[in-house]
Amino acid sequence: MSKAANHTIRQLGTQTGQTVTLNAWLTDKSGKGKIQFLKLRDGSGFVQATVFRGDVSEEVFEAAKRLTQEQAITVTGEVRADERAPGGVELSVRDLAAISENVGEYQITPKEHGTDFLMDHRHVWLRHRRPWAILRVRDCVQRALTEFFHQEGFIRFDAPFFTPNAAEDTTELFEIDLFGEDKAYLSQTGQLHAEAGALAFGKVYTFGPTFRAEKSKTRRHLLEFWMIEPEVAPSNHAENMNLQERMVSFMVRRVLEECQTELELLGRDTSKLRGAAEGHYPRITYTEALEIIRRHIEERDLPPNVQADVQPVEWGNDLGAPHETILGYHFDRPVMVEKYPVGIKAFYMQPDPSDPKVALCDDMIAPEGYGEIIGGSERIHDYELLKSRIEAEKLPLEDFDWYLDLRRFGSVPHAGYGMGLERAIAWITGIDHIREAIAFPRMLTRMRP
RNA sequence: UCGGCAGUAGCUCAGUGGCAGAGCGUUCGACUGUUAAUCGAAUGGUCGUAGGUUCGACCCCUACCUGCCGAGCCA
Repeated sequence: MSKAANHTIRQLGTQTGQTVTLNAWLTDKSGKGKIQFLKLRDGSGFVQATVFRGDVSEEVFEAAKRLTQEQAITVTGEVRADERAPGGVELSVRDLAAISENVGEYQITPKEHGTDFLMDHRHVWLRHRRPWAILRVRDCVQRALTEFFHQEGFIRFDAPFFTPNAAEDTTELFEIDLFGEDKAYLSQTGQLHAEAGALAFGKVYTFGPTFRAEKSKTRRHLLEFWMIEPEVAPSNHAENMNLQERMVSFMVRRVLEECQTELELLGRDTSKLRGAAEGHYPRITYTEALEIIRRHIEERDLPPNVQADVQPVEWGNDLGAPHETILGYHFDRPVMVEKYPVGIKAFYMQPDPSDPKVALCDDMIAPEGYGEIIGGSERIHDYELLKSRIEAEKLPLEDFDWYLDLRRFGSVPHAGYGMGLERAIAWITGIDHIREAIAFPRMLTRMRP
């Protein structure tokens, strides 16, 4: 048995000439007579190890030949720079021992597989390069976000997952049976509780899973997804958009700095993220957006994945996915669309005093067809107005009495927004489906593993 | 929920109203620089399910199941 592992693959680039010991798994192997090429991973990275017959004992060479995919091993060797090796460094093995024997045949062979097959084996697919890269970006994004809000003076303020009511519409809530006595729902947003937090702490954000019972089968939807929702009091619509831009550009810059290896492995064209990293996001009104969309349709200047029969949007209707795609391609960085008609937005959004037909709200639409990643607004702070909006939506007043308390006592203009984490990650990593942006996606057609 | 497409070997797929196919994987052997190696050998099947048409169905018809893509809705 080799000595105890004392290194990780990620560090090896700076350790040429040294002899190191790693715990690792075999991802692939190709033998060529008296030389065995072992492809290793240890979670921190990937490296190739070479085993020459003659450099090692006959027992070690035979052990190397017998290794199978995903076997766990301890390996000792010298780190060498070698331009023939993927990654620039490789390990010349001196000693090696298996620390597991595999039972049965590993499913994910080094050949092509469809996504559905891979998702059925997600629990082991996670070990492979692509999920490795995407989920490391996810980690980077999450750290960047919490760091950003800490710097900005926010506290993390976690909202409950069980709620008695809907923030918007009950049809998209998962119902929970409370011992047959009562009903609760899985939260689709932490916003209402975050508002209570903002009036207590000034600047808060919630960050956790949310649940939407939408029967959506698209590349942009999950039943369970993570959302980060800042809420600030006092604040307003303009400050809210400023905060969104600072947050998103900070997040993108951080990923570009920390995750070069991961983005390169994914084949991401990082020049397309440059604008997002810089800031200066265009801000257009809903009405201006309709005009841009109309012009693109008239001139038949449509992105490749938008169908030719797409229709312009009439004022008062919401944008559809193809329209968001058109807008996303029109700009080289995220675009903020503000002041949607009141009628298509949530009851708690503040109408624009200078034009009460529209709300002081905005959606941020990501480039390249990734669609809406943020929705936010200034909230109604006037007690009577909020109460009348709740009544107009026929929502149960008793469920919102606590929420109205926030307007009865010390109410101030305040604002916030929510960003869908997986959509943001899908955009940054350039993957074509949101399901790969979370370790274990939950969708209409997928509850396991 | 609606529309389109698909389901054949472990995987990715081809296939024809008349014997079930390929590549890859896997196993064994050869090979001192492989990157999805190469060469030789071995290994592979409830053709999604049920019914129907037919002398004969993987193929045609009907229903259902499952998945994928898109729409709506949303983050």
